[in-house]
Amino acid sequence: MSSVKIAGLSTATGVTVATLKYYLREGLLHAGAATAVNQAEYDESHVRRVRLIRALVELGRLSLADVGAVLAAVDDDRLPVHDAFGVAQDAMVPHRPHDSADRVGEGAGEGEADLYELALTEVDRFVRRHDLDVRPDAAVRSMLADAIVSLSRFGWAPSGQVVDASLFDGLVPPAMAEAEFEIDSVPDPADRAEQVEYTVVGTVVFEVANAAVRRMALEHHSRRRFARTRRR
Amino acid sequence: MSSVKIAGLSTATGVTVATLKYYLREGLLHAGAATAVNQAEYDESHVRRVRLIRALVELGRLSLADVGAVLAAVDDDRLPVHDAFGVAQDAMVPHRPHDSADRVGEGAGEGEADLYELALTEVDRFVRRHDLDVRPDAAVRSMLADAIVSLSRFGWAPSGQVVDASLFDGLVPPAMAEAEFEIDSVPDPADRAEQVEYTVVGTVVFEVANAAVRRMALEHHSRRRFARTRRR
DNA sequence: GAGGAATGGAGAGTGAAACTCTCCATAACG
DNA sequence: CGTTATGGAGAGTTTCACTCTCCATTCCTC
Repeated sequence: MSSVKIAGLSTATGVTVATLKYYLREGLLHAGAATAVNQAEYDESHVRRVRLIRALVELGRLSLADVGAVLAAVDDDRLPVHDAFGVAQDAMVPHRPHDSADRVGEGAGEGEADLYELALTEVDRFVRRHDLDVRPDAAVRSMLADAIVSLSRFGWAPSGQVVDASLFDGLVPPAMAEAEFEIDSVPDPADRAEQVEYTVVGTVVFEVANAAVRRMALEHHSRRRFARTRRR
Repeated sequence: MSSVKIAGLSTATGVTVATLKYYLREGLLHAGAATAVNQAEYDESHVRRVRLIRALVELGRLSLADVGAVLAAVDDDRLPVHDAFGVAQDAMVPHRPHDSADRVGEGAGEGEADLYELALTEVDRFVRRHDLDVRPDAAVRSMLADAIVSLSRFGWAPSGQVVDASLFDGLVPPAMAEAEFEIDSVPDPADRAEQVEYTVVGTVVFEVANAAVRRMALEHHSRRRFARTRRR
């Protein structure tokens, strides 16, 4: 019943008409139901879609190209929910080139092996140790590997070595609990696209929430340790 | 002892000379010790700085402007460690305009109150409930509020309402434990700048690691719930 | 000690990304 | 029946993070 024209869609989503037209052109947003050569009606599905795009862009900081990839997975009806989720997840991992010519020389030293490769095997071991059901080619592995590489470079591990992934062991139980909660929140009788959308939004939003809470805790403990003059 | 010219700094960090010059111009990297009108020597401090910049940019996806703000806090010797950390934290929060003219009309309905404001008070309550020592004006509050707004818009709460922040209660204990660990990892006798650097790097890197582990757990549970054909 | 390579410094140019603007022929609304 | 809105498409804009080009030194090697 709630079908509006583009101006209505604009006010309903807070996105300008010009931008909506742009999304339409880019294929991120499906066309409305045409009622004339220059007239179309947009409905609830368009509002949902625009919100999904904005959540991905603003909260998840995805590029529109990546959003497009996520949406493609959401929209591909041949993909079962879990696989669509996997594809979407991969698209949501920030991609950075891994120049394996990344040999770092401390002082005059040279010839440090490829940190990234080491980190990847470290991730491998981590996944196996926790018996996680994660695809061997899942993009999220490289994400963890990147973190390990950065940490290693900053001296959290003996020079030339890679940080032991067991450093992250403590993250697993809460992550599992939370993931279970999130997945269980997905409405059951909903249609496929809606299920995928839910998990995708959940990934992004809970990630931000999680990060925010972590930072609050960090500030809390930072004060406890560093504040010379305790306030309050 | 290990002082090199710009080419050496380039190979030591994997960043091109052109980019290093650019960072120099932008004031992100302090000048080397001049030995002649067109000659300067770079040392360990420059390598560390470049790595910090790259970690913030690549892993933390900060803009160079934000990196500059973080570095300014790191470098401001008048700021005690904890305050520098606070400033750096604020600079690291992705900033998005909160158009309070964000009234959303479901169908023909109108006049939904400002979700963001509601979310902020929800965050307030959350912080108080957990007795977190977080500045009233800390940018991280808006981060959590944004997540709440997004979640609310996607129907995780009764329409027109805001998600209850108690949804995130479960995140606090693990976050506190992890934050404590992170803060305790900061080298004690180190100089101020190094301490701040450590916490800043830790924030970014552990955030990514955390997100990666969460996503792995999500994939794990997603398969358990949605996979029609279980593999392996 | 001659000549090619590297350096600091600074301005101009580049390419991607995400809009935003301008037209225009039609349609709707009052 | 005139103003306003619409779909469609091309062109223009802004921001960002480099990258390139010069140039007057200085270094480094043969």
